Amino acid sequence: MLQAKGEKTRNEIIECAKNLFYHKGFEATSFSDIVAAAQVNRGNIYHHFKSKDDILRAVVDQRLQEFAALLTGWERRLSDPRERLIAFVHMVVSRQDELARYGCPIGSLNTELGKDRPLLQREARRLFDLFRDWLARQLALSGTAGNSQVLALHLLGRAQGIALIAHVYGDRTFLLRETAELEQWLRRV
Amino acid sequence: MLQAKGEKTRNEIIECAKNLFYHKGFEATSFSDIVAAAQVNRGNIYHHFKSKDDILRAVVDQRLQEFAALLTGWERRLSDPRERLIAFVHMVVSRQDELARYGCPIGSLNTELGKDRPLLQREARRLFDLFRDWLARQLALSGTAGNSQVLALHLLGRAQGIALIAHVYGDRTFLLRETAELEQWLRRV
DNA sequence: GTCTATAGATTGATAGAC
DNA sequence: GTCTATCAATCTATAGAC
Repeated sequence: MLQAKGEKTRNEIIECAKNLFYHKGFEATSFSDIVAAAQVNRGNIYHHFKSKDDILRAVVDQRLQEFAALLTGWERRLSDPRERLIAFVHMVVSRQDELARYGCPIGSLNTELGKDRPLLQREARRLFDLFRDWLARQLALSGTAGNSQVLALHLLGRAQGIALIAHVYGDRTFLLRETAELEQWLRRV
Repeated sequence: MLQAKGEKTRNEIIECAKNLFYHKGFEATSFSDIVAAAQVNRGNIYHHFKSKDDILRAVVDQRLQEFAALLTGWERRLSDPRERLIAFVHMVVSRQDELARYGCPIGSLNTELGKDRPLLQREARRLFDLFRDWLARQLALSGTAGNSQVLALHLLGRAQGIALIAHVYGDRTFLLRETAELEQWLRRV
């Protein structure tokens, strides 16, 4: 509970920025948006972060922690690595509403930053690395035939394609059909 | 050749804006960027377009024309609808460099606009409609087993997932491997 | 650590002479 | 249709009192 008050403000900023970056995009989100949502004073934000880029780095770290906790939870609850892989696909289903509305928070962020913010994208890419490495590990444990790194990237790409189309067309039916197919593929592979 | 001079300036603006929106994103591109690239005077741009949104609509129309011409060319050169579908996959291969650098121009644009510019995204989505409907038609002509609209969306999603991962990791090897796999799938389906 | 006030640059957009 | 000049608003970021 060290720096309890300061941490609280800082976490408020991170949480609000995380949602704004996701719902509006990084460029489209202004400091005014963030301070309004987090209800902190305008200049005060620079006590906690030295720039907008710095806020994004904190948001990425926050998401990394959240997703790492999610993966750890699946490993603890599910002993069969193949069931863990299917849990990954079920995550897409359980988040269908936000995916159809705003796209994938990881994919859309990397798509935006990948265009002309290479240093920030390097940070955001760690979110993909997290899933890629975890999926590859579960695939290896499942005793799948092919190269597990290759299969992991294939799986990530399939999930991203599903989220993107579901977002473009606001189509949850498509998402449900494609994830069901992907689950069948995972049981066969 | 009516309005030859004015058309030239207008087309210059559209062409430069098209590349900037693709390479930097719509929000990240400013009027200064566009007038600098197109070498037109600052205020002059408003003689041709009434707003930045208006420029984007013109860019989308331009891309629609380009892609429609591409599809028509494939139909003319290839009589077998299955070969036309494979030409679609080969387009991804032939554009691997720009896809790895900037992502898919259609997918990344829709991803950005889909977040909080619903009216503009409706315009940009027509680019997806163009490919979806054309792919569905070719799939129907190929006598594929399943619903051709469903298969067309599946194919679009696969292509988008491939482009996205290739962009995030700047990985052309991944793109080549996945498109080869997609081509095999098209020959079987 | 919180707040007010504001700097300095850039944004999208306009007016009006030529 | 082209050009200069500039608007008002907004942007990220800073200074300094409390």
